Amino acid sequence: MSDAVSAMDGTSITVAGRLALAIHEHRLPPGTKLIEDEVGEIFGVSRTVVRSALQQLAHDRLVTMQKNRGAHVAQPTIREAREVFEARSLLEPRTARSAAARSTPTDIARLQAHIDEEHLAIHAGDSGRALRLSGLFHVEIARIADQDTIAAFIAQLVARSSLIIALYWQKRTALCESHAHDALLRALADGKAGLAEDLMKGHLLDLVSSLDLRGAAAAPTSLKDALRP
Amino acid sequence: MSDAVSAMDGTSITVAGRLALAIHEHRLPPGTKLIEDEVGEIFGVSRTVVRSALQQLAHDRLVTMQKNRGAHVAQPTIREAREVFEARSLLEPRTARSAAARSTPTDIARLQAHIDEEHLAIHAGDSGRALRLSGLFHVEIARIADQDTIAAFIAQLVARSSLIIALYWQKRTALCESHAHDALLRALADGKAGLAEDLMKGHLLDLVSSLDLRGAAAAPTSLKDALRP
DNA sequence: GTGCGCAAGACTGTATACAACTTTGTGTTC
DNA sequence: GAACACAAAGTTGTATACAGTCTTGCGCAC
Repeated sequence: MSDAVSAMDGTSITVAGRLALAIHEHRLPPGTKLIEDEVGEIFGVSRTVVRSALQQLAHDRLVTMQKNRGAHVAQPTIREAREVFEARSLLEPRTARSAAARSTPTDIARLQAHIDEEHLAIHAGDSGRALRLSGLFHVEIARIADQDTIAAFIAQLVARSSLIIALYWQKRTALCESHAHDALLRALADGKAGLAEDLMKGHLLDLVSSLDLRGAAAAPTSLKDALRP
Repeated sequence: MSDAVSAMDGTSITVAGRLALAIHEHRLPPGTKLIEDEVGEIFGVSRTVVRSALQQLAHDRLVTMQKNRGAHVAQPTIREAREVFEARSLLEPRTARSAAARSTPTDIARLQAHIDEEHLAIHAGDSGRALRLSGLFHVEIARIADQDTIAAFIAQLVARSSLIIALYWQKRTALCESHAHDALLRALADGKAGLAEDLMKGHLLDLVSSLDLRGAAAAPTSLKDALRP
């Protein structure tokens, strides 16, 4: 346990981290207005710090800021959703391949522990935590590939994916996709680079196809489009 | 001409843009200390705005900020340099492929105009501007591919590449690589997706091999490593 | 009753003020 | 003369204050 975020002083990184965590775990739904005074009071810091945190999140596209109109938890459009997964499909499969070629027993053990935690969270019914761990798994793979720059991109894309899932997930595919993670771990452990790449590619395709990205959807249509028919 | 950045009021986006431009054009060398009061006075804004701008740039890795020790123009390490070009090699070739498949005559005309400007800047001896335009070319291709998310990543990577070039470029390859851009444009215009992908891959490889990324280099070694032998 | 205009409230954008930290220069002691 | 301690200058971290903008609710005219 113990997120790197939890035990620090009131700096903006921490506030940003706490907010990001809440967004990632679907405790702050897309569209929620984030009032600076309010957030500041919750965390016991001034608006200065909150503002800095919100700007960081806006830079990661987890929050949108409009001049004089405040900050809201982002509502990725369908187009943006497609773009996010397009970017992931360019970055992650080949990164998984590199990871398979470089992974050490220590890496594999840590990944295994990570997967165990995922299962635990799922069985405990903590779907928010499960979702977040499931995303972190992808970042971990980039770390194993020893590519911090790519890992940072993937971390951002994973966070945005969490918002996309909140908006466009269709429940029918309730079976959590942790099987895919198990298979990936095995491919990494065995050093099967090509297989790891293919598995990751397939995993991402599965993810996209579990979303409803046909235009008619219900969620982010900002009031103007929502009230037509 | 007329950068989108130039004519605006004193918001932090503008300050960040102006600073980024200066970094991109090698007018602010890596390692330069950016004192908040000083920058604020130059742009006629308060430290609040400057701070916000610096944080944005830090998020893009153009600037490093250490607690209580201020902001400096970043000095990418050799490792980071490799990572940046690794990320580019994952994103750009396949994005060039998409662009070739989608490009319209309007796109091609705009790209051609862009390249003409590049040549102009080179012949005018304005190497800073030439460098920046040359980077923007890569972003434009992602825009033609209609992938704003990927374009944003590439924009960041291109900006960081500018710092990397400032640190590790070996002058001997003085011939500016605008031939590569010409060839790419032709591939896009002809809709030759596979060729565009290959050309981009080769172009990036050429770029990397024009750098001196052997560990012994002179530049970013922060004093501690610099004073060993 | 409907529509317009205006005023109050709420929130954001920016500047300024103060506290805390880091660095640098000076003086004292051994 | 060298090393340490301390003081002063400079810079950042955070809070607060004020100005500007958007929203909303009320009242007045038609």
